[in-house]
Amino acid sequence: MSKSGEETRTRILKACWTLLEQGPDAPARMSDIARAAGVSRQAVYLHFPNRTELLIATTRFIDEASDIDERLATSRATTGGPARLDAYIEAWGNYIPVIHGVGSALMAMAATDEAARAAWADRMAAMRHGCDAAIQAIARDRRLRPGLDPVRATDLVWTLLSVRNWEHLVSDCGWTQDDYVSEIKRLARAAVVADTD
Amino acid sequence: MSKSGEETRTRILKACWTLLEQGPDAPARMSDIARAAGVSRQAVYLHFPNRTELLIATTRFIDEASDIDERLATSRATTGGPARLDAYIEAWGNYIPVIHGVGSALMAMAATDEAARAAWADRMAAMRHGCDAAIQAIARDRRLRPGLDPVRATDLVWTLLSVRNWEHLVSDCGWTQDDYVSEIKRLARAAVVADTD
DNA sequence: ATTCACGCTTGACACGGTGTCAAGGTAACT
DNA sequence: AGTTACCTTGACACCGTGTCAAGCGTGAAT
Repeated sequence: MSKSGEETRTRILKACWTLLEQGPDAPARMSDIARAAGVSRQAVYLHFPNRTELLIATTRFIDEASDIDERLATSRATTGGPARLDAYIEAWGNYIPVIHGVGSALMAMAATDEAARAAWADRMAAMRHGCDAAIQAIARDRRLRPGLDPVRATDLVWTLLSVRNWEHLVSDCGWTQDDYVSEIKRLARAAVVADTD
Repeated sequence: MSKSGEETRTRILKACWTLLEQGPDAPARMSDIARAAGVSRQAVYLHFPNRTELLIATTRFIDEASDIDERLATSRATTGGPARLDAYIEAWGNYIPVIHGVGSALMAMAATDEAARAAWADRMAAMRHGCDAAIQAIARDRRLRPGLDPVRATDLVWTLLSVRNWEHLVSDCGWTQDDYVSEIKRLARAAVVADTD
């Protein structure tokens, strides 16, 4: 792909990103995305085989543009189980608003499209690994709530940190991002960390 | 509507219900529903103006068939804030699997269809009232976690009890229904009830 | 200067799913 | 026999996705 080809590709990705960030009010059909990128509808299909792959490519584009790895590195570096859980919630919880637009679109496609389902499941599995690492750290510190299976603890934190819950609290209930993060931290601690604080 | 007309209508509603209960594998297009009901596709449109209205009617049909009011009456009758919260979680949490099929379909439509969005929002608002009543009862007992705004407490319980969370824990994580109910009870208590147990 | 390849545009089309329309059939009631 | 209510059949429009073929402009190689 030549320089101009690469340029067009990123213009499409940016257009897709900004369009999906507008929320569900702004339609993001292939023609809308093409128009927003200042390109013909067919040009989009020259770069991406279908809508699902465009959305998946957009998530990768956002990942790179937002330095998700760096964000998560902080939480990995944190020592001490409960503190590490906090750090992970902060890192992921503050990333949700960034990928929320594409995430919603991808989840909507997942209902009918196998590739979209797989792509989103993959991302969520990666997120789950982060939860699991935090739970392991807590277990090593012997701070896991007595009688709580580590797998189940991971399930719980994973669920609390879901994009849907963020949507529910921030979009539907009108919470601020900061309120969301701090309340989820508290809730996650209450869910999996032993009482003796 | 004559007797035979009413019969056909309920046959369509039952077909829609059972088809949606199969999950996302079984497609539930208008033609599928018609076939399952042993009726022509157009007959469906003679009873329901569009797919959204059919889904909404199906939720009402399920409500009546499942005596949701009776289920919730038990929780309303329970005295003592925390116990009432438990009872509500049990009532609603055990109702989720029943309406889950239609609920999913309706949520999927909500992405594009205003009427579907409104209908689902309405149901969720009703569910929220139940959460709020439990929180009020807890507040009356002076068992609300110190410093916790009652509205925010309702937001939290409402979020915990979302259909999406049920899906996540039961379908994705493989929890049993009983595990789901008891763990959510514990989590809700940890979220909003004062520690002094 | 001509040729060639590349990236893009234009305009057409197929397909699947929703919703609409018109005409006709059938059983029951009168 | 005639009317009415309910249903069927088959056609069609619309919208969004994805495909196809032909053509255009530009820059680089020869």
